[in-house]
Amino acid sequence: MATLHDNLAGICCMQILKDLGPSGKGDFQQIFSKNIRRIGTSGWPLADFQLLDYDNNYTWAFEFKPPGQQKREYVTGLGQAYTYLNFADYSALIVPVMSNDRFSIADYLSKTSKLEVLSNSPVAIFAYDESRLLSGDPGSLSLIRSINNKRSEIPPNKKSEDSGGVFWTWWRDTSDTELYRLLELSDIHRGKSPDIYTDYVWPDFQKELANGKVCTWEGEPRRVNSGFSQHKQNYKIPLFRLGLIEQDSGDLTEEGYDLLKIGKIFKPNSAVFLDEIARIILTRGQHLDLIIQLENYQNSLARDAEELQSSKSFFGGFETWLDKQGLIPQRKPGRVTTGNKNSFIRDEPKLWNKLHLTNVKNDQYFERGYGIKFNISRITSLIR
DNA sequence: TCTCAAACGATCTGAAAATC
DNA sequence: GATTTTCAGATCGTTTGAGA
Repeated sequence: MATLHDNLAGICCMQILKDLGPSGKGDFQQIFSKNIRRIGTSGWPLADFQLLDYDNNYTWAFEFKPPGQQKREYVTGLGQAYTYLNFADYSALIVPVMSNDRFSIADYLSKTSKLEVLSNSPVAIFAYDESRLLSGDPGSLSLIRSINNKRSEIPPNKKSEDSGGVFWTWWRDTSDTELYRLLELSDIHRGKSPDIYTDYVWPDFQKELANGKVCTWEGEPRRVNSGFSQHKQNYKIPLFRLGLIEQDSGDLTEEGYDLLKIGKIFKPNSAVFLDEIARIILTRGQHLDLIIQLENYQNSLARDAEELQSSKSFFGGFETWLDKQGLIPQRKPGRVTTGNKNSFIRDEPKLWNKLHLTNVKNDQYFERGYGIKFNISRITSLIR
């Protein structure tokens, strides 16, 4: 059975960041600086992960293909990598050395991309050996086609938010029933205007919020008296980061409609609906990647480590860990971090708790001397 | 001025410690 | 032993910075 740590795309991302980092060998350097970090992805086409070179302001979008597929799957991947050039400055494809019929697919794709008509395209190709990758062999990933020239054109759809944002789906308070209601409203108002979220969905939802008609995770009416414009954003961000609505129009996507359907059939507070939310957050929302990092972090600590003595130092230490590996964006200059949650991680543990992804003792997910105990069997069954 | 993505600031809760 | 106090941890409403 697959384990959490079989997240090969995440492992590749780590290897690339490590190689490009201050202590890396720089085999994957090409035109990039060492000041490079992982950032978030959203919209369509959707890359598996994305890096940002802060010194050059280059974005670099990656398509990862798992092992054991037919040749055509990998050929498709090369096409996907090309489409990423619409929003990212550079892109890359990561494929296994061989397809399932023992054909040297990586070599074939590399040769294809070096054809004269394609030779200047800013697309890199990496090849990996699955078993060596899983065993943590640093030489398991190799760059077989590199980006040698700077691209002069700015991608037509280069997004401003690419200059920041965590790689996992950002989340605030949105509860299961609130998520359902937002999906329902997006369906009701589908296509009514170019931005139905602003024109219909949010105004309706805000009214319900003000009248105490929407509930928190605990089923209590939510009390919001001001700051509606900020809440407008905080409710919207997870919806489009998870690909449930279109960021621009607010219309439901196919995935959003599928989730709504499950909520309609089984009820918004049902286990089935909750499981589906959890699955989407883990996979599309890339919280699985984050949980794996958290596991790596807490496993690296000694039982009596300072970081394991309080939840505050635990999450502070986790942020330092992510930062060291380039897995979180640069902190915004000028912002102080004196709040009681001085970390990029704020509501994520609560969210995992509500989705029953953690094993909770006495209502507490943080366990002194250990960290967070995840419900691994539930997570593996959700991601199938 | 609006949007996105935080950071700030405060309350609530329950268990442990202190006090009676 | 019972009651009160304290405080860490969990929760979430509010405000802010940066960029378009």
